[in-house]
Amino acid sequence: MASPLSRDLIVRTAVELIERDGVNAVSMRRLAAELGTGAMSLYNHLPNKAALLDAVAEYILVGMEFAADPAADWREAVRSLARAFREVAHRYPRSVMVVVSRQPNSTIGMRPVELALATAQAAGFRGKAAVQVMRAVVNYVLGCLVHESSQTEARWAADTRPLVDPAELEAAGLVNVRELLPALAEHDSEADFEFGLELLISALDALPRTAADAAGFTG
Amino acid sequence: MASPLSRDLIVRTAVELIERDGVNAVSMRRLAAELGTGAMSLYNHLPNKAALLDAVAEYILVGMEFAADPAADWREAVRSLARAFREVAHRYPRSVMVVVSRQPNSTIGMRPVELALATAQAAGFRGKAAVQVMRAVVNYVLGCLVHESSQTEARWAADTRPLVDPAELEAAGLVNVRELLPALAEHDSEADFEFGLELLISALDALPRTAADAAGFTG
DNA sequence: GGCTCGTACGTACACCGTACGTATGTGACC
DNA sequence: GGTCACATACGTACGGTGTACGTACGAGCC
Repeated sequence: MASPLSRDLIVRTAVELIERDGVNAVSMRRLAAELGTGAMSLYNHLPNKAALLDAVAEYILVGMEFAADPAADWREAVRSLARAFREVAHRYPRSVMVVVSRQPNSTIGMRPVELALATAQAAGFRGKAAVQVMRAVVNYVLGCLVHESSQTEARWAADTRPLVDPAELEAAGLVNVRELLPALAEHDSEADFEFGLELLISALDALPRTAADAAGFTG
Repeated sequence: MASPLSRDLIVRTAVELIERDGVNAVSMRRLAAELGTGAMSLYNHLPNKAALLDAVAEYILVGMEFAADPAADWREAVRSLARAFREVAHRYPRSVMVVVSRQPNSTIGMRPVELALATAQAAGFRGKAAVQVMRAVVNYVLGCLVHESSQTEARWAADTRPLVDPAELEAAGLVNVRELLPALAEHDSEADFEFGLELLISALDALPRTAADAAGFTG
């Protein structure tokens, strides 16, 4: 064998394969062929396919790059964290659903959680409030990524954009959809993402704290 | 055949099967066996398995029950709408990911969009702003549902709760995770959901309008 | 009767995950 | 050097998958 077939190599190749041909194209045989080996050789490094996908999810999660400055304003930290999630999701667009659809069992996968909690505490939230704040932001970001992923995958499989017929909408009584169809059609995921994020940040800003010791809290 | 095997019956049975044994347990053979027929008979009513899953998604989407009072405060309408999403997700917990992971191609699937847009307009947002507001809330709700679904599925497959070792967290430098472990452990999905929802509503409330004609807008 | 047509059944194929048996190379100890 | 144990790779095989295709049967119509 040219390369000695390690767990890491297998996982990286799996990610490549997912990004190239989609999740459904990943099979042990196909992946092994990609690596120039037999399907069963993979099982020396991974117990089963589920473990492979778990490993893919972990690999991607670990690939997150946080540029958060701990000294910075917590609002900026929230933005930075949320964008880091989104950035990695854009780096591996077709693997997003793999990550999302399996809960992180590994300790290493908790690093984002750690940073998010640290930020929530920096914002002045303690205990259960910190957890709730984190979950609110994370759930929002998660929703955005799933939404974007769904669109991306659609574009990949897109024979044509269906783009419903206005007359049909009228008939179905969907007047608001029809009226706002141009606004619905132009998808600026970036702007949408930032809009909701700022919404949440401003709401958090206005929230009362148990202790007014939020870093950068000025009024 | 006892029952004449219609598309609707097939789809309903598929939903039952997903809820009972999970998405992975759904195969054309298994589903056909459930219906007391052969696998290939299903193809008289559905072109392929993807279409079946699309139909399942649509079936569930259509099953949403909106109790929104158009005359009510728009904030209450947002709550009602968001809860309707969550309620249907709880009614079909194991089918959530099926719905989420395929974009709605059908006109009928746009009914929630229609109501959400109507609510956004009732809140005083027009045009692109209305769409962005809707997307922000929808994405948040979506994230919550995916999160909850992930946990639900985990509980189904749960041999044991892994529940990481505090010492291990310490070693990995995840001090915040360790400190907030009790708060992280007690999952009150309901409370978390409502918390984030109120966060968004309050932020929307504080947002400037292009026209101050929001229904129930008093401040 | 015969014709068409929609529905159901059965077989067949290529592919899937993976259990299991086997080969091959490598380092440890005598 | 001999001969172990062991890790890694390969091959075969089994049961299951989606579905293409051929066949059969019944209802409606001439």
